[in-house]
Amino acid sequence: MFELDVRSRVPIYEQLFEKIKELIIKGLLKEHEQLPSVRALSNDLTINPNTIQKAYRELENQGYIYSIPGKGSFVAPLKDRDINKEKIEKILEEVKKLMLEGLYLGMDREDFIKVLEDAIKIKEVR
Amino acid sequence: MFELDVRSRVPIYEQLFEKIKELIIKGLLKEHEQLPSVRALSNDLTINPNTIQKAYRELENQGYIYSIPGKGSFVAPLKDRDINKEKIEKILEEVKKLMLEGLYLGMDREDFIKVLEDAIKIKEVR
DNA sequence: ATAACTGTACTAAACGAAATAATACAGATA
DNA sequence: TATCTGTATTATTTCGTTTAGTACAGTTAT
Repeated sequence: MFELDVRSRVPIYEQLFEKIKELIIKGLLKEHEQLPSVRALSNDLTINPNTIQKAYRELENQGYIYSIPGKGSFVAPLKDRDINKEKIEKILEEVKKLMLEGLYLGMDREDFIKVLEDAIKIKEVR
Repeated sequence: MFELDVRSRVPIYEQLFEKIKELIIKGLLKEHEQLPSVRALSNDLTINPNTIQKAYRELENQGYIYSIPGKGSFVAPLKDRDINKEKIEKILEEVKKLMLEGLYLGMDREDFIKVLEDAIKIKEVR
């Protein structure tokens, strides 16, 4: 279900966090849809349960999923999520930094417009 | 000269690498301009010389600076730099991911257009 | 020439985050 | 009742980061 690089500099739990977050953002995981259990995913990925749980805990902390002991973990509805200015500010800052680097490397306005349209299109679909 | 967070999850040498790269990209450090020496920066930042050197080595590996033993380290001219497709692909991918996340959090097309214009403006100035 | 600067290299040790391993407890479910 | 679920805790291992200490060679100014 997920492709993780255990040799990466990026911690496994963080890779998993990002992958799941991405699926939720892209709408490939619907609201209230159940995620694989900690142990099931641990078996699938051959990764320690604690590591899986750490990713899930982080997803829950940031409002992407909710967990019910005894039942499972589920995708949180959007309205429950912590949408704050700081998060958006961070995204804007990061995008700007990447754009500067891209422009520096020879990319132009149109290149970024294209990606933007692309992202918008992906969002529309879901 | 630089503000680094020694408690950050991001390694110091990487923070330093990013800061200097940013100054070069923004044109605040001109071509062939001399960087602070490894030892001077080590004193300023109260950080081990080896850590500074690691950042400089990485900057040199990626073509942002060049070093002359006995003389110092200098900003590399743009044409000498390693501008490859992979780097641009990575930027595009990362920007797209951030845009998707932003759109998901309620941002819209115009928000990103603004950042783009902003980045272009910064580039023009240099 | 000499002192003080530059980059670079190397080894050893300390530190800390990440990951694993092994249990355990409580709630839900078939 | 057996088996699933999330959650918690402790100990241990592993590995990248950082520090410390030392050294060598080239450059520069006094």
